[in-house]
Amino acid sequence: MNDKKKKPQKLKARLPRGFVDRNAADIRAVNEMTAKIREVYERYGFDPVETPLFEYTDALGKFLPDADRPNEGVFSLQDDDEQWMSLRYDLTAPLARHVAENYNDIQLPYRTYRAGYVFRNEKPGPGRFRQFMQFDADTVGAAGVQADAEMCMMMADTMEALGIARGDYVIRVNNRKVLDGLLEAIGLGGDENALARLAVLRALDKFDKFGIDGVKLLLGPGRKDESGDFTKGAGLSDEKVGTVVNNLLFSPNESVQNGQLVYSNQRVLSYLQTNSNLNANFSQGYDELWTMAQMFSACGYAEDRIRIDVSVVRGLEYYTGPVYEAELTFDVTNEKGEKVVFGSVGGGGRYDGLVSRFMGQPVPATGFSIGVSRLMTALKNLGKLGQDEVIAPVVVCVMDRDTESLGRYQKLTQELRNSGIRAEMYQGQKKNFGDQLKYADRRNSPIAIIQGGDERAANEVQIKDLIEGKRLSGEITDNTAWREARSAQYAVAEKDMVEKVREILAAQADDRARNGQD
RNA sequence: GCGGUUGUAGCUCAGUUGGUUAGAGCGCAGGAUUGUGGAUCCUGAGGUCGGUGGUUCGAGACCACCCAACCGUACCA
Repeated sequence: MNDKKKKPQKLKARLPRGFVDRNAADIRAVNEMTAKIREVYERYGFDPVETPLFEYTDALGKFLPDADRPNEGVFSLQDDDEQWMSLRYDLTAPLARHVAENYNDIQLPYRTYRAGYVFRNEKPGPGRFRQFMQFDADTVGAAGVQADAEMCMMMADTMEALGIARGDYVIRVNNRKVLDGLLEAIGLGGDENALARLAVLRALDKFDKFGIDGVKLLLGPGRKDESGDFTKGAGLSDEKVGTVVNNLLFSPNESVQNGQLVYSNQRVLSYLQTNSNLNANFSQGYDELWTMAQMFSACGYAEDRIRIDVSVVRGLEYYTGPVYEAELTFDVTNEKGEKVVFGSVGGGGRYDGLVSRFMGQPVPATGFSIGVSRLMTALKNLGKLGQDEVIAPVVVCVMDRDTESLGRYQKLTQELRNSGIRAEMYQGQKKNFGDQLKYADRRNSPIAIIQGGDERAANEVQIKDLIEGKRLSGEITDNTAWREARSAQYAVAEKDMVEKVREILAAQADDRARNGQD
């Protein structure tokens, strides 16, 4: 008993929660996606910029670490000079800092994009991590809503470039001034009601999750969830709850076209117009939405792509004007076979106050962010990723280990590589030839190259089609027969090796294409 | 943060009212087979039973506290 305890304790291999390792397939999928997104942004005339993972904490915004909980929300640490630094939690705040710091060298309007990991120190959940990738585009120094309209159209184009069919996504657009105006109208204007406004916006944001009844409860007295936990509501009177719900969630948004009820931006806008004399905020928000809608329709972006939708809330603090988000509209089945509504995969809006925090002058800006990691999960389930999987390398087996032979195997490998074929010489410790084939098999290698003494004497190589061989193995149960059959194996002259390998790879590719269609 | 559920081998899980040396399947390693992957057979390695303390002659099991994971909820700039 005591002897056991004296064993050295093994270090437990573990990852901090909320973080994940990414395998080859994930990385290739991300690369594929970011390449497609980048292409769209470039075409719109945006240029890349990169900022570091760390910023001084005060540059990031409201989360100044206090002595008690320095890492609330963000990961923070103190530099040698005791200044607080934090890992960035989005790509917008660092951009604002970058623009302010380089204001004299930057030509406004500054149209820029960047991709990168961001970090949030909060509880992870399914599909939510503490490190994830965003891909942003922003226009800094453009005050007009045409800049916002362009962002919406670029988001739509990006969705389609990623292979999401029209109708499987929608860009929804609202304006914070409309929301603020309405809240002002029910007596929630002014600084003293900031907390109440926040509670209302949060409640509205839960529409997707809890439906209309849940939102009503959250606007009013509060809501009890299935675990018995109680969430305090915004405490609005029934009448005010009705006003909010009717104007934002139940406002008319459909009209008849060719005998069918379809979503209509005009219908939304004309309803808003009836209230547009509510207050200055509201009517300005209405005007901006109207202008944007004109641009969408002028450019041919109809309601199947971009919708004016006053139920969009989006972000809670720094947005000042138009807000927009990209939403997937199809059902996704997750690994557990459950249907999941994916919802928002990206969004943004106008943040006129963010850069000017650093400056003595106003600097308007608008931009959006795509949640790459999240979108990748959805695209995987949609079968839009990993279609053309990378083929594993051809494995050149090592039969003899003398220096001269090793040189020959390496040369065969180089010949394949020089012809553009992925190839590797077996580098493992196993001396058994069988183990080398086992390695190639598990590596999903398509072909093994074999040259022992006999082949070398004849200037030949054996080329084994591992895919075909695997298929044939199903028909053989006797091991001796299986070994002697040397199935799917061809002896060719060394000089013809590359050509024969190409031929087999092409045949395998044809096979995959055929099976893929079934 | 709040509420619930669960912690036994790399993975999935058994383990009786508290009773001897904690098991199985899969996976992994070696061998049958040092020139042929699969199948089959043989052998083996691998455990702080989440942690600490307690009750008991005796705890994987019972009690207390702690930790972690999962689900819901809150927060999410």
